[in-house]
Amino acid sequence: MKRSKKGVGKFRSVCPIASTLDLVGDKWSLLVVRDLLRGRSTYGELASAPEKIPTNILADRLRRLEDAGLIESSAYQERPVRYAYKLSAKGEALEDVLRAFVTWGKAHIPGTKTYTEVARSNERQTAARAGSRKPSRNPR
Amino acid sequence: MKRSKKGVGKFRSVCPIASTLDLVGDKWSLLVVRDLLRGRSTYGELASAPEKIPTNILADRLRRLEDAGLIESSAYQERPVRYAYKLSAKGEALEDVLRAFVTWGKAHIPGTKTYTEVARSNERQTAARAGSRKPSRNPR
DNA sequence: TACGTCACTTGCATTTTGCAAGTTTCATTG
DNA sequence: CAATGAAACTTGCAAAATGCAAGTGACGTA
Repeated sequence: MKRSKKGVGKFRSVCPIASTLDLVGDKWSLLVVRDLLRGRSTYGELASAPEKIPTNILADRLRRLEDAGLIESSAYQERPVRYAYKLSAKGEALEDVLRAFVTWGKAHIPGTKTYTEVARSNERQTAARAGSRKPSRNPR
Repeated sequence: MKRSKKGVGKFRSVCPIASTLDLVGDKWSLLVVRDLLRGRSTYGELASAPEKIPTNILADRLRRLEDAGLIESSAYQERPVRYAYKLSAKGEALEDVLRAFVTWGKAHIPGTKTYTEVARSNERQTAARAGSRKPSRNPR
């Protein structure tokens, strides 16, 4: 599996902001990181996010993020081989950046809701419709 | 001056991260914001950043950021009319996001230096070469 | 043997970037 | 007053990135 070495040392400037953007400054990378932070790990799980990332882009981003050392992949089963992706320490550290995005987005873009809020409101909806039968174990 | 109304309400999802990325999730927007935070304000000043943003992209980003309400432009002189750009409160609030980028970049991308660090080292260089004459008032 | 699934890959069409050169509006210089 | 220069963009076009749909390979299951 040829994982190209290209991209080493091609930052636009020494500015940490510009350089970080060179790694994850596109429309999709940080969303992949977001989902990995939320515990998603397989290709299918990542592909099923509400934003509907095109599968070829997802494959490309996983490759780039791995090349950049932000994520690691490992086979979670043989026969057939299936890979699981997880953040490296470096990648996990992006949580602070994501948190800043959440704060700004919630404060300045009306209608945005965090993952947790959406989950909570779905719960209420479901509870209302179902008349709150079944304590609903193992919610996902 | 036709400032298109397109783009209103076309966010990929209700996620604040995804939505924020829809506004500023590209390679250049946040660098423009960075420079405005640093007090740059004219087209020329913005264009002369070390990353060398193409001028058509700069014009486009200024338009988009203004449409999104992140910056405001005003003529700073007539004859000839010249515009100055500044961040709105909404735009200034992105400082927290930028700070998170700086922290992450400095910690994980070797060789990156903040604006202030670069200035300091230039100062030392200059001081060394000049034998430290002139106390250098008004540092920027 | 015939599906179905997961994890990708491939082939384009469309959109976005990027580079270089051109334009407009003045102010200044000779 | 003609020539030059600068600031702030615009335009044209090539190159790269993105997006969509369909295809592929390796299984497991019916």
